[in-house]
Amino acid sequence: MRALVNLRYVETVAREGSIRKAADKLAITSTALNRRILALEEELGYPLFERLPSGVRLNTAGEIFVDFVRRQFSDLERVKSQMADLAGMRRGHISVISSPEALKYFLPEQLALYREQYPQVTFDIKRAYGAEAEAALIRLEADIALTMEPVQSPQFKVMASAPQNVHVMMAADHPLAGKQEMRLRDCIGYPVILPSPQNGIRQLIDLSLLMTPLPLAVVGESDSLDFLYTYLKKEQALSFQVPIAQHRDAESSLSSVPLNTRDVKRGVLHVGHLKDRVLSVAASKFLEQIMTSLAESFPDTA
Amino acid sequence: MRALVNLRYVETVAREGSIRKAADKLAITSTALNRRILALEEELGYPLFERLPSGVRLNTAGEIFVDFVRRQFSDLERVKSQMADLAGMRRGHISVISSPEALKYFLPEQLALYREQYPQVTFDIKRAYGAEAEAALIRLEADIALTMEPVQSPQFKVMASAPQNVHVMMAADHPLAGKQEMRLRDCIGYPVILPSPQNGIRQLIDLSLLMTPLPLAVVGESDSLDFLYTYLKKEQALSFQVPIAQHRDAESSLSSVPLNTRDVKRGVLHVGHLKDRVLSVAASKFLEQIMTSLAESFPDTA
DNA sequence: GAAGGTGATGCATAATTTGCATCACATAAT
DNA sequence: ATTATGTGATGCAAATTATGCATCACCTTC
Repeated sequence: MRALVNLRYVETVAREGSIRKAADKLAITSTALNRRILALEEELGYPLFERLPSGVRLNTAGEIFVDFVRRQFSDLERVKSQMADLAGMRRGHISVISSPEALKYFLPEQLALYREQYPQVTFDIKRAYGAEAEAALIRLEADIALTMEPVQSPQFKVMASAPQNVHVMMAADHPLAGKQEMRLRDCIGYPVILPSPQNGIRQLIDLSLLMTPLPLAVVGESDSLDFLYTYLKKEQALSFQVPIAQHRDAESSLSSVPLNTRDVKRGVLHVGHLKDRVLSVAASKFLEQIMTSLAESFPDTA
Repeated sequence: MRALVNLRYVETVAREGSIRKAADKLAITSTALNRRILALEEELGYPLFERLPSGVRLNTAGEIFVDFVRRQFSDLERVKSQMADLAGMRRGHISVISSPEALKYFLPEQLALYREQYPQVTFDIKRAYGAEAEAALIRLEADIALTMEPVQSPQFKVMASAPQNVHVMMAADHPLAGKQEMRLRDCIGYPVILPSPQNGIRQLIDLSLLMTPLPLAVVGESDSLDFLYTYLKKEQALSFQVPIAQHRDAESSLSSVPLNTRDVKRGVLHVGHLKDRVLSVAASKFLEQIMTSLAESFPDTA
């Protein structure tokens, strides 16, 4: 890149330890290179190199400066790759950060659906909870975030919000299976497995228990839906989950019953991106598809 | 910096939205600027701007690129300050964005104090409210932010928080002057001037009035402390302010009485910088001084 | 003390950048 | 409709800047 050629020159000289050697490597004369270095030092107001009889060596200021230069080039690489990604929408890259609930079934399905249409688009799917996911958006580490409840950062632009009733999960042959609705107190007497504390659902349940304490027999907690779902089949235990994290097909050996919303507030799955940020074509098409799918699956989506 | 002049040009064009306007600002001809932009786009392989009849606008690639450029310049400032510091030259530049409360007396005093020690350091002081100030930090338009209450962005790293009781302001010869403490209802019957709605203090008062409505005789609102203070001397009116925005010297013709905190919650002045961002030497020294001064003036500071 | 390395510099030349004039186009006012 | 005014793009000559050669001054090694 021409605009940064001087910086590249400095970096090369620092690496080679000699202006003449660096000039060879850069295919210019040592004169030209020398003068560029001198001009840069002049401009900065500080020398960057110590002149030794055997060549040059960075001084402390130079160390700082070259460190800066290297970071810039690394950043530039990232930027160029981002621009390449969005040059053609059929060859883009989408980075999503999502809470675990949407990761299990929803996002894989959405991905597969999207890639039917745009097989050249690559994905990067990260997992994170609420504020963490928003922070990743702000750090530009993700294009799109799916997160359960509260939206904390004004930088997070919510494009769709799908309310999610909290369900009690259980094996299909559990005594409670098949009920139309449950109260939280109906869970008393059965072993209960909770999601991890960072989890949005867990926070809703904690909030509920804080208001009206109940003697739930909590036997453990887990962050893994896979573990949870398998465990429920082994022991006649209960857990909690939102619809988006549940199997669609009816022949599942798990059953779920919605909790009365007076007991546990509804969670909300928010989908959005960083405010003031124009998404790549690929990402914005994907976001559009997600919004459509959410609206179809969850009519309450706003 | 000459080596990065092209980047500066791009940034200016992006900000001005027009090549010709940017050229004016940069004191070069539009021809030259236009060609540099074209050359840069050619080199990158992607256009950065959309050409509109009314000027130019960044496209997606351009957004990414300009974001990169701004980061570059912010980093460069830090690097230059570090180099100046180790050269023993106390040079540097500090950019502060602050809510109006701290702008009137606190920051000018702090600046003067700082420049006694480091007269070579230059300043740039901007004014903005809460979320706006945080946004400026994130856009790298400021190093340090002082803002009244709520910290919204997880990107804003709070380094010190000084609680600020809301005071009622009045002329020194006002009947209420000299009281030890007031209730909000004591203001009934006097003309009241409120700060503007974006103002943190105003929001505390609005919150309070929302809970327990009072028939305050609001005759106007103003965003200007200068106007407010002068007006209070002309008419026997009341206004509200926090201590940091008040005169230190006793001979002021204005008086202030703290409100009972049961009526109006204490505001908090937060001082901090962008998370994950290394401050320049000059800025970090200034921040340190501010933190010390706050702790001295307001013992509750955390 | 000579040989081979280093960076710095004067000067003429080469390469690049700039500014003027002008074009093509779109919008807004008449 | 028509004009006036704004925009960015471009050909060409002038101005500016960077380059390369030759050479210097210096240091280390042989």
